[in-house]
Amino acid sequence: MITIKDVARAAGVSVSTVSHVLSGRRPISEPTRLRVLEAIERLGYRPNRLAQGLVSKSSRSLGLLVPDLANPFFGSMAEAMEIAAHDRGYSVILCNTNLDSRREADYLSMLLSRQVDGLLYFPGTRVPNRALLEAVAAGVPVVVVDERIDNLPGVFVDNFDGGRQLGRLLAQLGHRSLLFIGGPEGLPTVTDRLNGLRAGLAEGGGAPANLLLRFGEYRASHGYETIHICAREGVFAAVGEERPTAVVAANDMIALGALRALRELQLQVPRDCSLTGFDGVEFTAMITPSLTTVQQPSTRVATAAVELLLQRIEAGENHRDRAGQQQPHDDQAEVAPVIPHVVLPVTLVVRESVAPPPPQR
Amino acid sequence: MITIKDVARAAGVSVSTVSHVLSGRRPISEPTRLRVLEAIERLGYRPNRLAQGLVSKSSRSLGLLVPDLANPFFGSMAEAMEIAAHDRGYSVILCNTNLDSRREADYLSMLLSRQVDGLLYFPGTRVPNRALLEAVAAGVPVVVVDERIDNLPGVFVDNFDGGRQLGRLLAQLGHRSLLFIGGPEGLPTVTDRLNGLRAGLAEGGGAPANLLLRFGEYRASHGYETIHICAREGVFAAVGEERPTAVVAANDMIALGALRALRELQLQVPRDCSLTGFDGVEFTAMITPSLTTVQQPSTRVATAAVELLLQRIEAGENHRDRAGQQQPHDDQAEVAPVIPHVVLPVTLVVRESVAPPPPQR
DNA sequence: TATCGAAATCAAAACGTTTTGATTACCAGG
DNA sequence: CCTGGTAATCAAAACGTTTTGATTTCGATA
Repeated sequence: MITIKDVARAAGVSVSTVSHVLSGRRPISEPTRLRVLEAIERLGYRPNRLAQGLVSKSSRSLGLLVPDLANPFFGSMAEAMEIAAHDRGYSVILCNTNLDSRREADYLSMLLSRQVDGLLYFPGTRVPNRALLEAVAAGVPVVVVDERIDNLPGVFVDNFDGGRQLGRLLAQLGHRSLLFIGGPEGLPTVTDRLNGLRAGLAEGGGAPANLLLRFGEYRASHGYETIHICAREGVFAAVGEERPTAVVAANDMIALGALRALRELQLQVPRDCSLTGFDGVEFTAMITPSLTTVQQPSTRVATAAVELLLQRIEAGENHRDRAGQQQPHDDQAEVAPVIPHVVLPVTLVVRESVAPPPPQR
Repeated sequence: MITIKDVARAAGVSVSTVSHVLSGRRPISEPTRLRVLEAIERLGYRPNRLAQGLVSKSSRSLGLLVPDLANPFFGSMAEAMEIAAHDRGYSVILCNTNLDSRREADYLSMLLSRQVDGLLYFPGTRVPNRALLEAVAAGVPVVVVDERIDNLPGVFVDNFDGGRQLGRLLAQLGHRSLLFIGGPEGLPTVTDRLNGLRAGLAEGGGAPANLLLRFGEYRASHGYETIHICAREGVFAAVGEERPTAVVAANDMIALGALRALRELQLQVPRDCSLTGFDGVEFTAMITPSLTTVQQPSTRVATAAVELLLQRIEAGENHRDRAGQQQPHDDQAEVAPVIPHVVLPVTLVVRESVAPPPPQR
């Protein structure tokens, strides 16, 4: 391996001179500079970031904790975040939590060992993980993505509004009886979307709607099985107000599975039953029938999350400089630290999968 | 930050003793060991992997270069690889090449700076990137995934066989005129699948088939646009032998786009036109009609790739130990280094999207 | 009781950087 | 001709580990 020492020797200067050429922190005479640059080029020198990190106390890397990369929603989010981070000179360490909080704890410990400068965290599992809170307490900047967690900074979309737009649409079409297939019960995204849905239904239609609730994982299989289970329970055999005329899935994957199951039950979407998703991943435009869904600006969410995280990281670095001065205690500025929550707007995308309910039999 | 020095002080021993307790490389008396362990626990000590990497000359991390995480095929591959790597104690640095070879070069240089122990590389773009070959030349172990590159170790599936199975199936159903919508022209996966398709068609049917070829990106939009372009060119208006009765897409995303476009043209799949994909990602089972495709054992591919890479990394480490001894030159063992290519089998999954061709008008 | 070896521990060097106080060389001003 | 200041460079310390040769302690053997 070619080190800075080799370059220094080749250029006939000291190690610190080479470093200064590279960083530009001290003036270097032009001839020396050129000699050093030439040596670097000739030897193919590449600074060792481990060593740099050791002295600078920053690895210039971020930990990305994501529950399920096979889900294209997380895939495109991860992609956009990595790109944003790379643009700002940071690398991303990928961690697949798979909804397992033991794994999460494991990864967190590893990431701290690796001196990551910050964490991009997709919950996916219920509420804040213990290990995550410890990391936060230890002073590692964290930005929570996609979910809202009250006392942690986060970037997410207006899930309530998305739900509300869906509710209004369905109510206006005349739907009075719906099946809501949620993700994990209690997750903010799920709850917000559901509450929004309720609000939208109330706004859009006269009579209060009949709303059947199911919860489970954010996966196609959950949508698929839920429909079949409901069918076995006679939900779709009911008549009148009881029978759901629309299925609202808490995300696109669930909707995809539900669509399949509905078809297996000989229920045509949207003729016999409307269907909606949430997230607006690419395939929703491609399937048949194309899916009515709420589109997230995923790239904007991703870049906003990275921006917010880097902002906090840089703020933290300044803060750390002052850390030595034993409590400045500026009485004036004794404000509670404000936890930023960036909320981005969503867009309702109306496609083939919704229609007025079938005439009552 | 708590360092090993703090632990040593707290336990009343030297730094090296703490290190030995942690690594177990030298015997430590039981009472001392316990005292050290207790101090570690009490202080919440966490070894700094940057420092460890600096002395051990290994970061215990792998670079993962992937073209497009929004594609669920790459998403699940990336997920499986990261998990396999994590299980073996390695972290994964995520790099989104986006089919851009300048980006690739950029990432490669960053990864080398970060002292990654090896690279997991999905080409996606044409043939070996210059920067990649330099990295290989510099001695970084690389495993190419998904594509076959002749003189680099790789893990991929039997694309030819997959194509052949599709060809046989379609020929046996009676298809004589097909449209093949490929990925990037010249990519081994594309070529192998196409050649297999030809072989399968020859085996399965009597008369030689009419085969129309199109190439482009591995994306839904490419499938979608190709169908529409073909339609404008009158391809689907033709009669008799000319008109394709089946569309063979080089992967599932292309098939998804093609399906959409066919439907927009009022061509029903499979009644008017059969359709097949390749890869076997989850959604192929869920869409309507469900897609006939060739299933890759993605998890096996992913873990095999990680295994192979780690194997090479460890071999390289042994090799490096001997590197000092100026050319052992053991005449006996003067064999050309064998480039391993792990080829895994695929499975044809026949679903609703294929049927015999419609009766000729 | 002197000697040896093994077990346990320590001290110091090394890994590749950045940072910073010290040194040198040079030139302008008095 | 001395003084002072500045520009350019160097040397050494520091970052947090691991590794290894040296030292100490101790019990067993001669």
